Amino acid sequence: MEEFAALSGISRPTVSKYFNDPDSVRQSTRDRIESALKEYDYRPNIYAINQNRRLTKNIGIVVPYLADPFFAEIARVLERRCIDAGFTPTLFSSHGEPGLENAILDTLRSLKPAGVLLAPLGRASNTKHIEEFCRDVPTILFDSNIEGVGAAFVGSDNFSFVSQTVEYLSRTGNVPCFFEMRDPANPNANKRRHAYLEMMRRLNLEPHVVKIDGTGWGFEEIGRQGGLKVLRDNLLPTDTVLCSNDRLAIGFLSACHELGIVVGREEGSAIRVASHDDHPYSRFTCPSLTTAAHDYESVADHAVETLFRLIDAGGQLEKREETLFAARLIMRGSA
Amino acid sequence: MEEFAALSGISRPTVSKYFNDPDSVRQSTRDRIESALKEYDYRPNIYAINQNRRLTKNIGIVVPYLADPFFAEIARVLERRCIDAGFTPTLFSSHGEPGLENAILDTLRSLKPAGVLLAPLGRASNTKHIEEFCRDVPTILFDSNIEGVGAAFVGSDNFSFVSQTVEYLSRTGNVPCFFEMRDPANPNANKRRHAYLEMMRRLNLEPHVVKIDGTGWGFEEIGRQGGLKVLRDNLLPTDTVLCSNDRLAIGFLSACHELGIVVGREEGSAIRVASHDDHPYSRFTCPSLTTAAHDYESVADHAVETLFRLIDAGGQLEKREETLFAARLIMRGSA
DNA sequence: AAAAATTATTTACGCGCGTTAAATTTTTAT
DNA sequence: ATAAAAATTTAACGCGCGTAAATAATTTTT
Repeated sequence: MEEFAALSGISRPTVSKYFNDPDSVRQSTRDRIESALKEYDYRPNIYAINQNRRLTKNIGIVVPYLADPFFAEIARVLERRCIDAGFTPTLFSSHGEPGLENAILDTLRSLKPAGVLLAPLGRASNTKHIEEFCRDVPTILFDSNIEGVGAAFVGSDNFSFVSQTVEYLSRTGNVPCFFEMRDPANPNANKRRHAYLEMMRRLNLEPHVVKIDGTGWGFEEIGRQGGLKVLRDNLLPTDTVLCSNDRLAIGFLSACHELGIVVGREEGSAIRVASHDDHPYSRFTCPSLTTAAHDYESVADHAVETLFRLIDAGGQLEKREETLFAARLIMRGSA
Repeated sequence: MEEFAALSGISRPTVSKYFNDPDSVRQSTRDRIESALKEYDYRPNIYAINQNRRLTKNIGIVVPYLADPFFAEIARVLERRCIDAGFTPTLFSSHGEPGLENAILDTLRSLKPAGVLLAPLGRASNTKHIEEFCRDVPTILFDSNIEGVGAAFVGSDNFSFVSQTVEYLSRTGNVPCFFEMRDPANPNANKRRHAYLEMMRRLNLEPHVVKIDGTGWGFEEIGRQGGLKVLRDNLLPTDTVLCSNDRLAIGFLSACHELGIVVGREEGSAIRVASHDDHPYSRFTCPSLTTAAHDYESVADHAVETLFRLIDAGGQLEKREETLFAARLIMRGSA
């Protein structure tokens, strides 16, 4: 910057001021800097800037597992919003590992971000570590809540998801059983099971939870193996299956197809399958998947908007906010 | 660090040395530092470290579109390898936009990475910008090659993909037509079409290329719409469809299902569908997708290994290397 | 044209660390 | 015990920039 300032005939502090806010210098000096910029194409080192500014333009985005298209998609939207607002987002994936999640938060401290959008691993998370982090860095949690941690939580209302699918399935046909992993890696699974049980109670129906084995984040394969097992062994209590999430459902549908079991709500179908998330691929399954959709846009918009508000307010909101968006039932071929 | 050094009773340069390499200090001082570390939990600022070290431990990973599970998966493996080798990877997605790709490379310069793993957008890329970047930063290209740019290229051999699927399809049934986007966003599409044409020439078969409309990275939807159109209008020259990539095929399969067209190689099937990539979801389609698989592991391993070699060699290889890994044909239900 | 207000420059320090050279201490070898 | 080797400390500089205070130059106001 020293060199560049000399070349453009302007002092370094003024150049520094220009890069901080081009409108903060006189038009004539701005022109001189910008013409020099064209000639020598200098650009300041963003990480050196961050080391010194009290308020950086960095934003950290952390998701539990980026190879899951659901998180990839929401991360994509969040990144876009941040870029459009003039921030520099940095994306991290915990890869399903609590140790990595901790390491990422430590790295984020070094980044001195203006704020962080964090989707925790959930039960696997080191809650204390996250709590400490949130005390020091303005953080919005999304997707998965940790009670009392972070300045705000933005997510989807699991009860809204499950209540709509349960209501729809039981109204238009047989009573659904709930299909899930015995020991789920993703954060919202427990809430969805509870919502299912509660909803069945309200409707005065007998609940059936089908738990399948498997660990890790390969939900499709787990759903497929679990599906093959329960279908072969005839373990399904009803002919209507409500999967905890779309990725399990994708695997379950492939199991049905492999066994020649026709899925759908039409005449001649043997089984109905529905699920939750509106995964990017759920409309391309065969048959396409009836599901309850996240309000992706609203969650992303509100998370980012809340973060910006938090940053403007100096890192503290009046009180912790929790915003839940309702799901939207999407009726497709599978149920 | 000053404070922490005082607290641990060790001088700051020695503490600095310790964090650079714990084995470079005497065992007794190491013990003192580590016990102080437990008490005061200090950790150095990685971005400040990078500003000063001539060789940082940072690695940049850039992919064209992270919401594509193919790239999400390969990025996941690359990140893991880097972390395991003691590096700090930072992941970027160009989101399909050349402007963003350029901006990411500019940001990466600030990061002073030891090396970069870059999967360019392909034809949409600003080749000159990438070329300049590669002159300054040790870079390995992967997935999509740019002739002569970067220290090395590691990817899959498109001809190997297409030759195996074409050979298999024409040997076991009817001659395949090639199904692709008229104006594809992803980098390897052209090479695959050329490979198809070349392979058909060698086998002395008449080639048929079916081009469908659509822009952007929503390949499944494009494949579905294109599939609906060609199937309804009876535009398919043969009953065997070879899709340029799995995401198009996923959409095409959903179109077949919607129109009640049975896909498969068995008696009673109306059409066979095959594709390329072995997309993470290709085994969960209905029927599961016959495809040619990337050697993900080898590509990732070799890319990372080449990068480490490049870094060790001081940023220059003797000459530019190009490594192509062969595909593996995976026969499943769809063809 | 003079006074007031605005904008730039100069100078100097700070961020959180790496790195070097010379001086000193500690350890190892003889 | 003594010399040699190894590790540590001290002191000082550098990275690429932000920031603050005092001063100087420019522009605007009257």
